[in-house]
Amino acid sequence: MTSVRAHASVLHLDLDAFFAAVEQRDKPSLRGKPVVVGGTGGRGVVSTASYEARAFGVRSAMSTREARARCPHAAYLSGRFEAYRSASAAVMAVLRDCSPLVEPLSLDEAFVDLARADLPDLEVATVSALAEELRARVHQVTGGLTASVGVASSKFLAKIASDLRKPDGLVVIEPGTELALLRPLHVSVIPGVGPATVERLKRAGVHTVEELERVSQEELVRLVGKAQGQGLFQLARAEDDRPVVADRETKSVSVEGTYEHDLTDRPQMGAIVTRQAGEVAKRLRASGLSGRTITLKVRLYDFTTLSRSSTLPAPTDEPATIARLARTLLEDLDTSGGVRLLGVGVSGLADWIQEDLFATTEPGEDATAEAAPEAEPDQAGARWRSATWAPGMDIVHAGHGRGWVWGSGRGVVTVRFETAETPPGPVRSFRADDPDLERWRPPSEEQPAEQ
DNA sequence: TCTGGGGTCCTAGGACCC
DNA sequence: TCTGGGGTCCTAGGACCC
Repeated sequence: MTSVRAHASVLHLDLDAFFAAVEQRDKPSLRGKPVVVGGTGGRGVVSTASYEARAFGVRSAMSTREARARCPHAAYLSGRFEAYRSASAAVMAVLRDCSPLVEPLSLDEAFVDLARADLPDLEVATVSALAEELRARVHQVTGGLTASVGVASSKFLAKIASDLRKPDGLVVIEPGTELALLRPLHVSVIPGVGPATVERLKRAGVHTVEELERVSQEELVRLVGKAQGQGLFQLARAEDDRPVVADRETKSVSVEGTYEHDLTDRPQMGAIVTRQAGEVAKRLRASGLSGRTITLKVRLYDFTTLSRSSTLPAPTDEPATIARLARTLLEDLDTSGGVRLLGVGVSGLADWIQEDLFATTEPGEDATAEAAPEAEPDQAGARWRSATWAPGMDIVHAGHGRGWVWGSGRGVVTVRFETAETPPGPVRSFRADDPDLERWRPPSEEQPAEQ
């Protein structure tokens, strides 16, 4: 049985019209005027509209074409992400100064667990004062940006609360009053309930949370699927015990682009995919990541969106490997008629990085092979180095020492050799059924060594 | 000339394994 | 003589979020 906390100890902070507000801060002539940040080309969409632009009906995700029709005199800007990242970092630092448990959701949004803050108690008056102080500090460190804050007994309600008095507002939901507040609201206030779900619920006669609460769990699962149905059943009752989680791990890295005119030239598409693969690889390396699954995304002229993926036996961050695979996936697609979007992504990420495969080639082996060959299922002997050490890993033995199993699963076992006398050696990966690996099984009484 | 870019999570079917 | 059943991995697509 899930429930909520006894106190309003989850805080949600949302910066108001963030990108547009940063632009207005940095360019005083834009203050008080409609500002639209987003794609400025013929196929662009609005990322953020200032409140002045919203007054003309400009909204996020609207095509820039339509925004220009509604508000021709607005300033249309393509965005300066370095400035946004920097302002965001300052805000997150303020939040982390308040509690060690901060979960950023995006550049402009985060949850803070106030149960981990240094507070005498978690009474409404206490958390309200803290929230106002946070809002003031955010205003100060960002040079004048405003934030809306919600505080409640769960993530769900804190997020709803921060939306209630936008912009520049604070709402603290007193424990015990959650359902009364929730019941009259439209179901679309529930995070995860978008247009498709609203439509399905509408067909079932459900518009408000109160009406949602009257639907059985079985019926909800039938309407919207298992996971979402069970989730909605609980949220309709204000039941939500999801914890605030700091440092969520990246699951995928991708680069995509929509082109002003549909692409029809296959060599040109190949060149674009190659460049995108390079950008993905660069970002993987910058984060110390590598991944096994390469995905190509193609949006056709008619907006039909296709994806094709392929999974390697071992992770890579090699631009040539990612590019070759992505181009191969592209070859199998019919792109006659034109392509409006191309994208390359890598998922199935591991926190270890592929070394140059032949950098430590054994004597007698061919070290002149071209760099970054495509990974093969029998890639025993590939060298790996690890970005992080995870304790509790099995010890394995090898002829020249012992090591730890760094990663295993998906048919590949990764081993790092290390002895008492030598510094950590290279990390090697083997197929899980490699007989060489089998003879390195640890004696059962062996205890994990010190790091 | 409707409809971005970067993500997360879920579903469903098939392969494969025990 | 009609056909296990569960678990994991992979692929493709879709909903959703900011």
